[in-house]
Amino acid sequence: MTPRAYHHGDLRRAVLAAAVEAVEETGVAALSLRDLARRAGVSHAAPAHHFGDKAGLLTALAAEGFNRLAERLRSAGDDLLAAGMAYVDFAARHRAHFEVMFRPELYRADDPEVVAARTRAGQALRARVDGLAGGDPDRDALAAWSIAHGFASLWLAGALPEPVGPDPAVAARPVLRRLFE
Amino acid sequence: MTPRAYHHGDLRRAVLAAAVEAVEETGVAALSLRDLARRAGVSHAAPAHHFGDKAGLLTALAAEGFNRLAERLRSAGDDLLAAGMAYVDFAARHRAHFEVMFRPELYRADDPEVVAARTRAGQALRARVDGLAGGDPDRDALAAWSIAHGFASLWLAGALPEPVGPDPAVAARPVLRRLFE
DNA sequence: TGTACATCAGTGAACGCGCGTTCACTGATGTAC
DNA sequence: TGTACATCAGTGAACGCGCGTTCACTGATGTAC
Repeated sequence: MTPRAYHHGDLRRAVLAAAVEAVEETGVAALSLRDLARRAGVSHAAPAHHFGDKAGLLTALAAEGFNRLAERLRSAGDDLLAAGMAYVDFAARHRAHFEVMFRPELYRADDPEVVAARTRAGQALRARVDGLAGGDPDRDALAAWSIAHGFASLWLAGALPEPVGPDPAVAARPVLRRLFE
Repeated sequence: MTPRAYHHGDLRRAVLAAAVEAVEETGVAALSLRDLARRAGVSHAAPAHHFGDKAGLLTALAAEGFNRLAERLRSAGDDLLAAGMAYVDFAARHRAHFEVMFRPELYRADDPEVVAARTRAGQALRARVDGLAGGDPDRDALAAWSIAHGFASLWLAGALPEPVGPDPAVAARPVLRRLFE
């Protein structure tokens, strides 16, 4: 192995990646900056030096999460059902991001980058609902968001009955259809 | 104030009440047995003496939560819409229980009392779905659970747009109706 | 191309703190006689 | 009704640990000349 450079070069990315790993292993409750430093192979004070404090780190993680979610929803096409499945798939594939994103008491939810990213994700959802015939778009968007979010949350919590299968997006399909048609 | 009795008399209840208070104030992540002891006015070692450890305490809290939820769903009557609103109302009124119930990694989810209580809540939901005409009861129950759970989670996370108003159960009504009819 | 210097990302030793756990103990309660 | 005793819920002092934070520092990098 090459010796560690004094200047890491991409400490930000390394710490964020370590945070994802740590949250997926032990949950956000057990997260400590010293542990992230150990995982990233830097001094214990480095994460705080870069992000300020734990909330600063989680703010960056939340913003990254909302941006990725917006991207996923956009690339799922115009179909609302596909967007719902993409939402569930995102939650399963990015458990750490998803968990942090919806615990705003852990980070600075009014951070401009977070607000912008969250707005982007909201618009992506909204664009798919506005195409539907009739109904109240506000109500429909909220219903679509709720059922996808609820299914994803229950799946992540291990609360669903066994027979739903290994792929939550596939399992979500008939459930989401119950709402979307 | 009367001096503290050496034998508390109802340490279990006092610690559980302190836990609800602490979780509502600072979240389950910041929960410590020493803090609960302080709130309950007992020695710092008393909670561990009674519950074994933090997971033991949260197991009791989760069981209590599922039992209360089952009770609420049952007393909401046969109407599925009313049950959905009762679910959202329960989450808002018992934030601490709700938060713990759906984080099974924090407690012993296979504890017999928890399993029994969770089953009771599941049956209460299921009984209201079976009355519906047509459809797949498994799918319908999952859809109903998902939309109510999702709405409640988003509301608790402060993720919903402002205009939904102060009472989440009332705000949930038109959203739930989107699914239920 | 070479030198001097400012900047600042990251270091590492030291600190005080709250935590969970241990363990010998105290004293309230219930039961046997 | 009174006494002796076993039980065990709860105590409190002590421990070691990992944490976040501080702060004087080191050395890589970029820029000016």
